[in-house]
Amino acid sequence: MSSITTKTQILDAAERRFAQAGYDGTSVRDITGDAGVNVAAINYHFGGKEELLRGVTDRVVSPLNRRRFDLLDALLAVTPSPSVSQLVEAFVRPDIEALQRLSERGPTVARFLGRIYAEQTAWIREMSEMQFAEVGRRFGALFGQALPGVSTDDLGWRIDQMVAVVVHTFATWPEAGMSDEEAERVVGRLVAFLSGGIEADPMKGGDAAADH
Amino acid sequence: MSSITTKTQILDAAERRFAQAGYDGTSVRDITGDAGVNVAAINYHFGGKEELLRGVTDRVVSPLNRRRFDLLDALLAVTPSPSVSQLVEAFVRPDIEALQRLSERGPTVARFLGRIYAEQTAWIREMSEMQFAEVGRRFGALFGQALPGVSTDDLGWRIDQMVAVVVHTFATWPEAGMSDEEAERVVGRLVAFLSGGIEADPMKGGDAAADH
DNA sequence: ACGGTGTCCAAACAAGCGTTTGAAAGTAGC
DNA sequence: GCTACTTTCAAACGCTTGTTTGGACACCGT
Repeated sequence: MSSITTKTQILDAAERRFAQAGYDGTSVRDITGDAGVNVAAINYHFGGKEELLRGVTDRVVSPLNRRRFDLLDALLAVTPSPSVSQLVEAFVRPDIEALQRLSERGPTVARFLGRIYAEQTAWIREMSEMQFAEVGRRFGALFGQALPGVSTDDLGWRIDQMVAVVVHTFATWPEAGMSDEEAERVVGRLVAFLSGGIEADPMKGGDAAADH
Repeated sequence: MSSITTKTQILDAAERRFAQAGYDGTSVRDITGDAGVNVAAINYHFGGKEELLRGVTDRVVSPLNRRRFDLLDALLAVTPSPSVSQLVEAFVRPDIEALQRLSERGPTVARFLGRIYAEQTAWIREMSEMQFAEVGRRFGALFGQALPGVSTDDLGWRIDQMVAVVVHTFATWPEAGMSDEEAERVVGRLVAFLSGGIEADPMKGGDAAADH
């Protein structure tokens, strides 16, 4: 068997298993068993289980981020000062679209992403934060521009919650693929909910807290 | 050593370890080592690692839920039809208050809750969903009453996101305890963001999605 | 003083983990 | 057809996991 197909077979099996059971919940023997290769193959081709996770993550996240930046650039070319809901949509849509385009692999990828970003182990967190750093920076700046009334602190916190909601959406993605209409409804729901939360009046919560 | 102190010492150590490293990331030897007891003590007193997690969860969640219902009843006695932000606050505040009242144990409890509710393992999910079922039902009904313009489907989805945000808040709770003012600011932030999201116009996202 | 009961503990258990080994099989280039 | 290199494989390695074992110790009611 040529090395290249062995490698991608391992990546495929690992992606599926990690999506289903997480990193700790998946053994290298689970993966090599599914892939139909020898246990040693993971260490030979990737160097270890940890590097395998990095490999799977890269393969999943890189095209997503590339697409996200493309859509953001396209949006900025049309409107130099996008609205909050436009920004939220530019943030959310690439992922949903990519998941749809992947058709039957989509649910797996979604759950994998949900797993990875929800992971708490130190080195995994560092990895996903590194993957997200540039995206966060660019969107943060644009949100700040669209919402001069919200402090930088509050805004950073809200963007953090936005990511958490998207991650949660991925983690609970239905196993069966969804139609384009369903996917569109998910985008709509996310945009409505997140826009409402992000551009909310910070004083509203402050008041509610004060009259306690 | 009397059985009761051994048991609570195990519970304390387990709570701390589970909060730091999660269920899978913690070994029974980590726990018994911290607690200064024999490895077999966990199986003797609880029956196993799994039952120990149930024990810790019960000890943490039960008083929280009791308090939540109390506050909700008190609110309903004053206003039979509470506003969205009042409901959100009644949902969020008991947790934050409890964490404050626990002082130095608070951060541990917060992270523990964040861990448990973010856990994906089947039986752990079932456990936490069971703990949350009644709370979700009561608040769901009241939110529906406050928001006749939002469909039951959309509303259920939004409440699900609210829980995700609160869980994320717990999971990223600072290690050091916070002052009452800081805690109050967290409540304010959560209420503002979540109220904005929950009472947002569902059409807003629908439009943004449509004109793509 | 005695059996009975609850608790504790060192040791061992079987099973699973990620990784390493050394040789066999396959694949190129010459 | 030989050499050099890559890839595959069964087997074993060392280690950690959760759990069990059987005896020791302490305390209690009689």
